[in-house]
Amino acid sequence: MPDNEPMTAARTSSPADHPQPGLRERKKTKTREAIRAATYALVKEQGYDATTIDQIAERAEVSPSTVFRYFPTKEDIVLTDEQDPILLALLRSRPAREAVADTMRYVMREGARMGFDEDPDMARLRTHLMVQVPAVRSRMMESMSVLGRMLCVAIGERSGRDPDSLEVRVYTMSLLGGLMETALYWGEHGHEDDFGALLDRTLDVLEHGLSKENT
Amino acid sequence: MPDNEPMTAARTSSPADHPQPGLRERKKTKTREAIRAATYALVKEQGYDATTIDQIAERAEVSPSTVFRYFPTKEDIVLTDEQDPILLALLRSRPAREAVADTMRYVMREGARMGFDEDPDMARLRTHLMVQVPAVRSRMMESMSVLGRMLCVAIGERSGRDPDSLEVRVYTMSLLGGLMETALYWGEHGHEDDFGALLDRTLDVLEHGLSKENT
DNA sequence: CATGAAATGAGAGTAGCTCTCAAAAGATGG
DNA sequence: CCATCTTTTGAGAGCTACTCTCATTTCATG
Repeated sequence: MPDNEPMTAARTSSPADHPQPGLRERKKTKTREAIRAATYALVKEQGYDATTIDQIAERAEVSPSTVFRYFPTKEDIVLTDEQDPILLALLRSRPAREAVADTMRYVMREGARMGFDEDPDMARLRTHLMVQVPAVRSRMMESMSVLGRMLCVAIGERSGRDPDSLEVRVYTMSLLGGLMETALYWGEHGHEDDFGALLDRTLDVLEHGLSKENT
Repeated sequence: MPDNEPMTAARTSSPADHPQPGLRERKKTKTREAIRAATYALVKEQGYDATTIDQIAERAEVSPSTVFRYFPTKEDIVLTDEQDPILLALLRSRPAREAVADTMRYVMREGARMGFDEDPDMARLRTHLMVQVPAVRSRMMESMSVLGRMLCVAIGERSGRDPDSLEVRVYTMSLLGGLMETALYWGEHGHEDDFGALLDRTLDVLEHGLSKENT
């Protein structure tokens, strides 16, 4: 088993956050990224459906079992990228008395921008797959509703309502439903629009309904 | 290559609606219902995941192949029930100059009432499975977004906008997202609330945001 | 009743995903 | 450096949803 990556012996006295990962942790990270990279490449070459777990395992130089140890489903390899905590952090970074709608506008725009800046190719691939592959879209919606549950808590706090009330839940999920559709729209139109601008139009519709300017 | 709906030469001089079905058609309907009934019973006995296609086939007295000929996926056995055309018909039954929000309120309430009256047990089982089984929920969301595409056309007509515009699509999907959440809420709370009342509260939130009354 | 068309059953095959178990590799203490 | 304990891995068997093919049965029709 050749170790091709130079071992960065980060042995500088580490600040509490990174308690000196240890070889095991570092290898896990590498494996995870190898699987993702392999999937990314194969999907670009052959398409999503034509890419099997066995192929991914082979290219990532791990066993198929290992792939499933790192990702619960095939869709997750493409989608997972702990964005939920980031969004929550953004949300909590806003003053509590700000109007909920304004907060969401900021959070969504900023979250999207961060996600895109970090890896534009990946962001495009994801929305592309969301458009093309039903299974990926479904998985995305599922993880969206998980995010929704967390948003409910935050929004409940801010609006002084029960996070489990129908009102908060409906508000949250309709928001996320609209955002989902925005992402799909962006993907369907070849990522030509400025996503931030789309988000603004989306939030206008969510706030004011279909009243003002039109198509 | 037998595709979706086999065109059976309904050649009896027939009044367009019920052309005297013919034995073949009657058998097909019976098989379809047998499969659904078997699934319904088995799921109630054992739960959704524990119920396999083979069991369903056995109880319905057909071969497993036949089950897949009638339903594309296991989830569809539980979910499918051409409600889309009904909703569309309801929608078109409303005067074109009615406010979109009012139209939707009527359509959704009436659609839900019809679906529930027709088979209350089935309606409850469905929402219950939506809550419990991720795969069913996913499938439901998919069919919801198909409905969304159709609603976009209708809403586009009514609001004088391009049905493919971001605005119409976002409006439609956020509406459906809210409705979806309402159904989940209803199911999670043991179907104790009056669904129509929940729908009203949902549409209030969708129209006015989180502003007025609270939990 | 003979002929054509459609529905069915049987069976093989694929792929995602789970589970188990033994081998390999990192961590740890002497 | 070695022994031991723990975590990670690989190999492989197994399950199930789902697809495809082909021969057989069943209905429709002249």
